[in-house]
Amino acid sequence: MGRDNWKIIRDQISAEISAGMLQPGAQLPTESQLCQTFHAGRHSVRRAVAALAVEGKLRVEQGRGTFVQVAPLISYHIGRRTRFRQNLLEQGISPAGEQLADAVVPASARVAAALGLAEGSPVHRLLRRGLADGVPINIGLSYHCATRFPDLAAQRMEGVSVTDIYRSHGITDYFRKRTIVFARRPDGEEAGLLMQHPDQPVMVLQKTDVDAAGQPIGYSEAVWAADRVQFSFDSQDEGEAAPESAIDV
Amino acid sequence: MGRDNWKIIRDQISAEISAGMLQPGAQLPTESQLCQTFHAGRHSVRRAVAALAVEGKLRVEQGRGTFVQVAPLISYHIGRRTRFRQNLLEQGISPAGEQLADAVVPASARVAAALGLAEGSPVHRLLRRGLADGVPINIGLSYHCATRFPDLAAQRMEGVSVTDIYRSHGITDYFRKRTIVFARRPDGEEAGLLMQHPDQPVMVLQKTDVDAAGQPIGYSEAVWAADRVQFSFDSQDEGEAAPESAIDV
DNA sequence: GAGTGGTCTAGACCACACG
DNA sequence: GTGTGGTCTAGACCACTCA
Repeated sequence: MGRDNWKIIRDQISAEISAGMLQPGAQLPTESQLCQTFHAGRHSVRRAVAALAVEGKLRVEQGRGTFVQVAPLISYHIGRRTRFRQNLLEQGISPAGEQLADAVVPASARVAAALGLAEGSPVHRLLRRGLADGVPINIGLSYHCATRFPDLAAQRMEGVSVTDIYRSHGITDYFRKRTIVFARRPDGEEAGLLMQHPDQPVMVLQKTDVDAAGQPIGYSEAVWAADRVQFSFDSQDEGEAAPESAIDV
Repeated sequence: MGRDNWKIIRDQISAEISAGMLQPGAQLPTESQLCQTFHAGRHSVRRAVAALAVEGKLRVEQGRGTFVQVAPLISYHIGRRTRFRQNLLEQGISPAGEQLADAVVPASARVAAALGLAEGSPVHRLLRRGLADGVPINIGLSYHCATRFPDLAAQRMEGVSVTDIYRSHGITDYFRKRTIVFARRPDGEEAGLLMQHPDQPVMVLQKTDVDAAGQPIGYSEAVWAADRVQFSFDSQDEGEAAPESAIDV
């Protein structure tokens, strides 16, 4: 066929999904069948399918087949009193979390710096996965001083919230100090846990929690499925000046 | 050769870049030569090169060759008094901006809503590109009421800052109201303007500027090269509660 | 074992850059 | 024109899933 044939195939399949001819969860024809349908080589068909898988419209499972992906979009607000559960409940989405792993490890240089501890100090490292309506949306690695919060891992495992654990240690209030955001491609494990295509980007959010005195008490890095969430940040109105450039954001 | 051959080729080239055997800006051997070097088919070589191009380590130019990419990383802080120029200067990076296009257009529903205007009202639409040390880092589309700021496009073209234009219209102070962040894959034009691989993700930042009375005066959407920048957001300390979950961010 | 997707080679032709 | 990367077909074999 002509050139850029795989783009034609991609757009055709994409259009059928948009038009509802291919319902979410439905299985696509096999590659052989698609080759015949589009009078194309397998290479072109596979390229088109791969592109749509990256966009999150298709999900390819080796040995089983290719399926139309269901992709919910969540709006996650970060500002005053940000809470995972509440954020999702407000959108009619059911939140859940599961602890995948926990260990006490010596603090790396970065973690030690974030928590204001000496490098090598024992810290809890918790790996958790967050779900929205049963669909994975983030993977979080969090770090807390193991001396200060000895039972944190066990309590979190039992479903005790971070806020309650803090409170039981005399911390009645705490703040998100700063959030760093960037995007990258996930590694294989991250893509697997998020059940997304390895070529679909993820957003990484790093933050430090501090107590009322400004002392760091927790640090976490979370990886979010970029096609399932968008973040909003409120800026304080008081005393802020705005950017001088229109390309500023 | 064996299976997953293309990953071996990818890792080998990646290692040579990390080890400095392939200097930034250097041209890679041609695909034919790489095929011989690795005793592989062209398909495997192309796949390895494509993967590295997506990671930003290589830059492929049709008809010219494949080159080792130089990728600077910028940290862009968003908070009080965020300014494009100052943000970059503080990191020893030279900022620049260029106006790619400007027009007065009827406000779309979304723009009208953001600016508090009636749909179809005339608004300036400015397309600008921001550069850091001569490397494109963002593309911004900004919208302002054309009735309120009749000469905005011309003034911006001459290098007058947004802050100064606001000031000449009696707006002495203004604020970033909210910033929405998400990541996606760029379209072809965006990838071209950012001089990045189409499979490399971009981050989209949407924001509205409001005056001291809370009235919207400007709206912009900017697309950033995700591998060249990371963002940080400060949360206000006053009266904020922190998330209840460790997977929270 | 049958069917699915995953990877690989071989070879052809096209589009673009540059002298 | 020559050399580069871009796309395509054809065919083979491997890995995974499931009956």
